[in-house]
Amino acid sequence: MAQTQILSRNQQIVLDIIEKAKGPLKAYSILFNVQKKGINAPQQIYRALDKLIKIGKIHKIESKNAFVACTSSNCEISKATAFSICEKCEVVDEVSDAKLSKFLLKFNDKKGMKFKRFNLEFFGLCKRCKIK
Amino acid sequence: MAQTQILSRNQQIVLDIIEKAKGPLKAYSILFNVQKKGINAPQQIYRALDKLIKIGKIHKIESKNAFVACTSSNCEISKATAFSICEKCEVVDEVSDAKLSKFLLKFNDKKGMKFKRFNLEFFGLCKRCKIK
DNA sequence: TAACAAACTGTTATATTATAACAATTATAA
DNA sequence: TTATAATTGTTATAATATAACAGTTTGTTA
Repeated sequence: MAQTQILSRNQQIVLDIIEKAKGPLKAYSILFNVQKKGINAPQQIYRALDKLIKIGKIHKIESKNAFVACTSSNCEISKATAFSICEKCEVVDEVSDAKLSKFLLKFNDKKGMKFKRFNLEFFGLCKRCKIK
Repeated sequence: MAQTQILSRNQQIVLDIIEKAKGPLKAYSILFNVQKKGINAPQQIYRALDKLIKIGKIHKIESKNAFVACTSSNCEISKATAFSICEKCEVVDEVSDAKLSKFLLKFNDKKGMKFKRFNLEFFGLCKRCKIK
């Protein structure tokens, strides 16, 4: 059983904000939102983000330099992350597909590299934007 | 037949440097390397990079904010990019695998999103670093 | 070939994202 | 208890990227 990770104060504050958000949040936007709680410096945000990523509570959307809460219960250690990103409205969803993860985690490089982890970002138009 | 794209002076200079490099290059490292050629400002680099990405000559490694030359002849328009990244020596290779691209390009989201493009980054240890 | 549009250039300034370095405090474990 | 790891707070700065403006070159087409 995965034990519930005990987070420090700053880590919990940052996680709460990311979990409440409807989309990916940028580090400095998180910062502006927590200044009333006494967090004043980027370092404090980045340290919390680093930890939250490490324990799989959040993920970084690399193409956007933004952070989302993990919505896939089984990535305590995120070695297989995939996201869909709408190029129009910028909505981001975590893609959680067993077949996809399996396929990619067992994928073998021709160069003899052993993969431990992957991150996949799909781009396109979401259902809503496709119609418009 | 894909016509050979005619590049502007700055675009060619930037492409040459990236093609000669052994690994991913960062924008400012490119800048320092081309100052002797009269390119002085970040904008000039980023504009060239944008164009080169657009026409598929180079790719951005999102997790590293760095740029590599395309080594897969058939991504004039890069809608399917995959890379392997060694977490130790940081060597990056483009993964060119028809089965992989096919699988991912036809992958269907449960949310009804139409994917046009993806970028995949694998992390692990390369052959050399695995041994050590 | 004139004349218009598109793409590119150069430049200055500034915005955005992220880390370094140092000192103090709190939590964990031996 | 003591020491060690993790976290905090803080100031400063590094690294990455874009905005905005003005001029030039290239390509298109009338």
